[in-house]
This record gives sequence, C-alpha cells and structure tokens, in this order.
Amino acid sequence: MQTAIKTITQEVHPELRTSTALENRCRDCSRNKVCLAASLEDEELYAFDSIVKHSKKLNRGEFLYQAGDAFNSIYVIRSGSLKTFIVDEEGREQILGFSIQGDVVALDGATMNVYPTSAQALETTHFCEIPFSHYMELAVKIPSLYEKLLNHMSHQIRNEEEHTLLLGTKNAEQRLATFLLSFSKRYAARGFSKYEFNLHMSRRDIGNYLSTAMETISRLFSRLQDNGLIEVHGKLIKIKSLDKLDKFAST
Amino acid sequence: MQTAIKTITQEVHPELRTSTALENRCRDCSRNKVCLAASLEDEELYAFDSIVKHSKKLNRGEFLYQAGDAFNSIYVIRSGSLKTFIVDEEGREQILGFSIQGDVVALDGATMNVYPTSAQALETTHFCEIPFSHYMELAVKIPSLYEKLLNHMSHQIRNEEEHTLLLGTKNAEQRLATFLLSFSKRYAARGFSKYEFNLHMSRRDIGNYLSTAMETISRLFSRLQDNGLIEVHGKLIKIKSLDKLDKFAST
DNA sequence: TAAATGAGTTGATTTAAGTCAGTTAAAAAT
DNA sequence: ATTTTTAACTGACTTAAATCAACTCATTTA
Repeated sequence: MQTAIKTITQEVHPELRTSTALENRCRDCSRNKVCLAASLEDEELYAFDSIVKHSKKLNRGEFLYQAGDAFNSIYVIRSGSLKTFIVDEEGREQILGFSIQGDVVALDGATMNVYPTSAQALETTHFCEIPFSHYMELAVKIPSLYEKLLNHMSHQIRNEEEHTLLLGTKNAEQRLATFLLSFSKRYAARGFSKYEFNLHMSRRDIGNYLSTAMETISRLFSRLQDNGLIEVHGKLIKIKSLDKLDKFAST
Repeated sequence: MQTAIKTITQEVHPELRTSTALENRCRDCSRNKVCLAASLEDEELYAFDSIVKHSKKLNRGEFLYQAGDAFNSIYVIRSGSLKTFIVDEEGREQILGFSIQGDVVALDGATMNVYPTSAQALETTHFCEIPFSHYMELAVKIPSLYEKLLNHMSHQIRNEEEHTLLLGTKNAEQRLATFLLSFSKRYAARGFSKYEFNLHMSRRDIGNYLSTAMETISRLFSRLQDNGLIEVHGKLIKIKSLDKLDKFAST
C-alpha cells in the first residue's frame, strides 16, 4: 500500500518503465501540461510529437551538453535532475541552476551557435530532446509554440533574477533556507511532497550555487537540524516546519 | 572641431534634438540595427513603426515602471541609462542591471501580468515604447519579430548568468574591474570610446550590483587609480590600460 | 574483504570585506 | 552667494564566512 503523499523516490515514472511507442508519445505523457507541448490541439500535438526525440537517457555524471558544443536542441526533463554551470577564464566553475522534472533546459543557448553553458546529470535522468530548428519551423505554423518558448524564457530570466537576489541580499543561513524552500515549492508543484525530498547534488554543488563554502553548508545543515527545522539524512531532507524555515529564510 | 573618437557626453543624439514626425520614425533611427525593428523589410518596418510610441522621456529618478504595475509594454532605450532592480520581502533592494542606449528592457515581464521588477532613470533618458500585445499580434504576421524577441531574451539570460558568474567566482576587486570592462565593451559596441565614459549610477548602486559595500567600491576606485589602471574624475572614468585592467579582472 | 578514494562533518584560525565613524567634496536649496 | 543636504572618500575596528586541518563515514575498486 502506498502512502497518500508521494515522496521523491528517484524511481522513473510508470510510463517510463517500459518504452513502447505509445508511451513515449506526448499525448500520453503525464507532463504534457508543463512541457512545451502544453495546450496543443490534437493535430498540432501530433506534428510536435513527430519532431521530438523521446526517452533519451543519461547516467549520473554524464553531460547533456558541454559549453562550446554545437547548439542543436533544447531539452525537457522527464525524470531525474541535472545541474547547469559555466566555467570562467580561470577554470572556476559556477553552478547556475538545478533542473528537475518538467524543466526546460538549454534556453540560454537558443539563438546561439554553441551552448554557452554545460549541463550534467546528477542521477539517472530521462528527457525529451527537441531539435531547435525543427521547433522554430513548426512555430511559424503554430504561433503558440513561439509564445510557449517566450513564456519559458521570461520565467528563466525571473529565475536568474531571484538567484541574484538570493546571493545579493541574504546571508549564508538565509540562502540555504531559501534554497530548501525553493526545492520544496518546486517538488510540490510537481505533485511530490513538499516536506521530504532528495537533494541529488553534493554539498559542494549546493555551496557553489549559493556562493558559500561547502564546510559552511555542512555546518548550516547541522544548525537547522539542531534547531528542529529540518531533518538531514544524507541527501534526504525532511522539513519539520515550513513556517519556521520561511522565517529563517527572510529574517 | 570634434575629436575622432566619440566620448559619452550624455547629450541626446542629433535625431532626438528636434522631434518632427520624420525623425521619430524607425527608418530614420540610427539605432535600427540593434533595436527590435532590425532587419525588417520596408513594409514590415512601416507596420512596426505604427505600433511604437517614439520619443518618450524620463528625468533622473523617474520610473519607467515599478514592480507590481500592470505589464503593457517593453522598451528600447534611445539615449540615457537606467537601472533595473528588485526588492525582497525585507525591503532590501537588489540591482539586477544597468541599461544603456540600444538595450531592450522589461523582458522579464513579458508573458506576465505585472512587471516583476522596477526600472528607474539614472539621467534624462529617451526611449521607445512597444506595447507588447500589439507586438505579439504583429509577430503572427512577421515571424522574424518572434525570433528577434527570442534572441534578446536568450541574451538577457546570458547576461544574468554572467552576473552570477561575477558574483560567485570573483573577489571585490575583480568584480569592479570586470564591471568597468563590461561598460567599456558595451560603449565601444555602440560607437563610443572604450577608454572614457560616465558611470551615471552612484557608488552605492555599483556596490549593490556587485554585492560589495559602497565604501569598498570607493576604496577600490582609489586603488585602481593609484595603480595607474584608471583615472577617476567623479562619475567620469578613464581607462589607462585595458590590458592591465583585464588581468586584474580575471587573475 | 581490504585498501583507497572521495564526500561530509566538525573544530581552530585567518581574512576579505563589512560596519562604524569622521571628513571632504559636490550638489541642491534657500 | 550661502547654507543645507547628500554623495564620496578614508581610517579604525569588527565579523561572517573562508580556509586549513583532522577525522568519520560511505562508496568504489583492487
């Protein structure tokens, strides 16, 4: 018997367990509300479906693309997670974001010749590949595809802005609390528990994303746990009080 | 007699000095290569022109829009400059960027009901207003308008990413040097001197943008000047050695 | 199964940059 | 023109978080 509230188990979704033609089609995909295929009419959906390469898969550590690779496609994550990052002149890595199920990745490369950033799987990750030139050709016939893309892009800009706000106005503890809350919200929006989830990235990655040393992240996890706000079991995080965490995040 | 290399004088451009109907039309605008109107055919340009409100003007300190205002238009700066910023729950301001001539602003609000951020003039600023719904209607007939917009949006995402890289991997001195170099490049790309320009924002604004205290910014300006890399005359900055500044920025 | 490698935690110490305070310079306002 | 106000600069001191270091625990790999 399953619990009422789903928790993130990192298992693939039912329709990914096998891979018959039918199950890989957009119309049968449970994520077609958030995906770029959302709200298409039957015929449009069929056309869209035909340009998409479904059920691509990466194992932990494998790259979806690397900065400098020829830009061809954008991607929608079906399950799993990845980090996107950029490397500066001195070779220092800066993580820009973590993408989970339903997220569209590689938008920063759209309209460029090469990917400006890299994307690497944090666990076994399934996704759909959308060849960008095909998408743009189809969009001429189906303008709502343009609008969908613009929509995702402006949200991406908003995400980056919120990241800047996080780094610019909050101290280390507030940053980590905000980070946890943001994952809680994102998982909740996807039908998973907002109280319990796995963070597949390393402490070092969290620190990099939050511009905070790994050691500080580790100490802060301990502190939040000591204060009874969360429970830490390795990568599994349980939030004991969203309210209190929220206060920590902003005050 | 004018010097060969133009310097930023904050004067309005010739075609803005008077405001006959002709001079306000896109086809006569010297910025029509970078603007959203770029590369349109005669007839398309005419249609585009008709939806644009030209020659809007703001004085220093006035808002182009404020977070929470109903979203209606995006804007292209004809001359002058402004800052865009966001305010967090605690009322702390975070500057997201500085926009100058040729920049498109309010892209983060596109596809939203209200502007998520605010934009405020740093000096007398002229710009064109493009009602977004009209733009989108026109784009259905002229798909290159969609592509132009997507282009600007992906570049905006790249800018935000570079800002994150700046904040995440560099120390205060490198951040300021990078900031100066970025203005140098942007002005050069617009036909102005890359060695000499005015920074119209306050030291506090620079500090806010770079997540560095105003006092530190002030000290660093002095240090860069003492080291012979730049000359500081209030808001006017002269770069004495781009090469050396570049080394300071990355190493 | 043991050894080795890497991830995570915790403590001790250092430091880059922040805060506080006083001064000077430059705009506004009267 | 003079006062008032605000922005910018510089010095003294403090601090949040980084670095350095030692150790534990988990996961590969030999």
